[in-house]
Amino acid sequence: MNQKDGDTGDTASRRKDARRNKETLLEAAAAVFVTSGVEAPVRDIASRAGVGLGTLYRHFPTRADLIIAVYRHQVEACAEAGPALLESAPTPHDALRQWIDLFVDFLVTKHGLAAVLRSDQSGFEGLHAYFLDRLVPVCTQLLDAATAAGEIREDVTALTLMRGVGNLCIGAENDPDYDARRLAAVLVDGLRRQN
Amino acid sequence: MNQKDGDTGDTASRRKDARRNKETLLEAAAAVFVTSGVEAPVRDIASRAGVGLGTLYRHFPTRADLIIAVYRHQVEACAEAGPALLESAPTPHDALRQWIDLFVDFLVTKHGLAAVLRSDQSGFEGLHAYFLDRLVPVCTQLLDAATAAGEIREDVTALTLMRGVGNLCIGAENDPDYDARRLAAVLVDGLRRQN
DNA sequence: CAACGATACGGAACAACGTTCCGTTTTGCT
DNA sequence: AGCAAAACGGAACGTTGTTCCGTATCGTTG
Repeated sequence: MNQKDGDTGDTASRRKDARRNKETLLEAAAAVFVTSGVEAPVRDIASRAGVGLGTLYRHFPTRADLIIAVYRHQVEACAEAGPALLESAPTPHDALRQWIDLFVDFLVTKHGLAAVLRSDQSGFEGLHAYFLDRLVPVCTQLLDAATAAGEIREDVTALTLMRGVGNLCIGAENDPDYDARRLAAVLVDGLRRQN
Repeated sequence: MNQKDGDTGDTASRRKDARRNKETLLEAAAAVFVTSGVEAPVRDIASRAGVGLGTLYRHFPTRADLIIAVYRHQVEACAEAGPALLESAPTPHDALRQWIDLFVDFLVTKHGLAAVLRSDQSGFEGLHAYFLDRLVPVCTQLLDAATAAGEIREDVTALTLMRGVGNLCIGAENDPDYDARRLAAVLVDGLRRQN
């Protein structure tokens, strides 16, 4: 954490109304995301925060920026959990398994987030890039460790795995018959070198 | 096949202009889907077919109906391949593996189809339902056979597997670094009972 | 073959969305 | 207090899917 509580990053404005509005917007967005999902209309967020659309767009130039800001802390936490698990888990593959579990849990509990992470959807390239930039290196580290231990096949890249797991989580919030967590577990299990 | 070539199903109109327009629309849609993807604007399809929007919507009341009509033959072929593979393949799990390959190939080569198959997106429930109705029973049959042979774990339902594989294919058309086929193979491999 | 009712056609119009723009208001410094 | 810079609000734009209805066409019947 940089400063005290109301830290909005290094782009904090000199004007207190601007700082307050940004904070209010973040809270409103988080609340709306919980109830209506990440794809909720931008207008809903602005009106929940009691500000105009212009204000929202000045603080968060694109929809993706707002989503990133809301979830930044949790993504960071997930990224930092990688190396920790590598030390605490019995084997690298187990660390990988637990880390993927963490990631899946995160996505599955954020209504619509996984759907919006897909690369092919326009307007969300920034979001996609942020997640990948932050998490692929961590995944690479886990994958490399498991490879070095001879536990897994070597033909799946970290990027492919991350995107695959993200994709598996799409639509997992609505339908209790679709078990994304189990599927992710099966996928990670399939990574293991068959003997 | 029911009749001869220009078969448009049992809902064929008595008027030849209507029949011709429906056929033209199907061709236009297929062409547009190839070049611009399945999510291409409806207007593009109507104008490519040289008809008005009203005409398009009368023949295909929802966007999903048009997509279903375009791909119906290929979905049927995939469904029918299931039982055939079960006879030709050395083991049920191998049949399952080959069948999933078929499905993945189909999805990956249809720009944007997998993305639109997701259940959570509104307006496409019909499409989602059609695919699931047609393919889940086939998948169930393959899964049951593999289970009976003791080859696979039993905690993954056909629906979960189908949706998972469909999800894995999202965005696979654009990015050569994301290998959906391999991921699907890993997933099916993970289904195998570890020994 | 002429007329007429049923059928289908075209595209303007609507609603919902993300995003942009600009006249107005507020802020903080001098 | 005054003033420039910064931020505000929301109308307006462009793009979607979809609906609606006045007009044109078709096939049948007399």
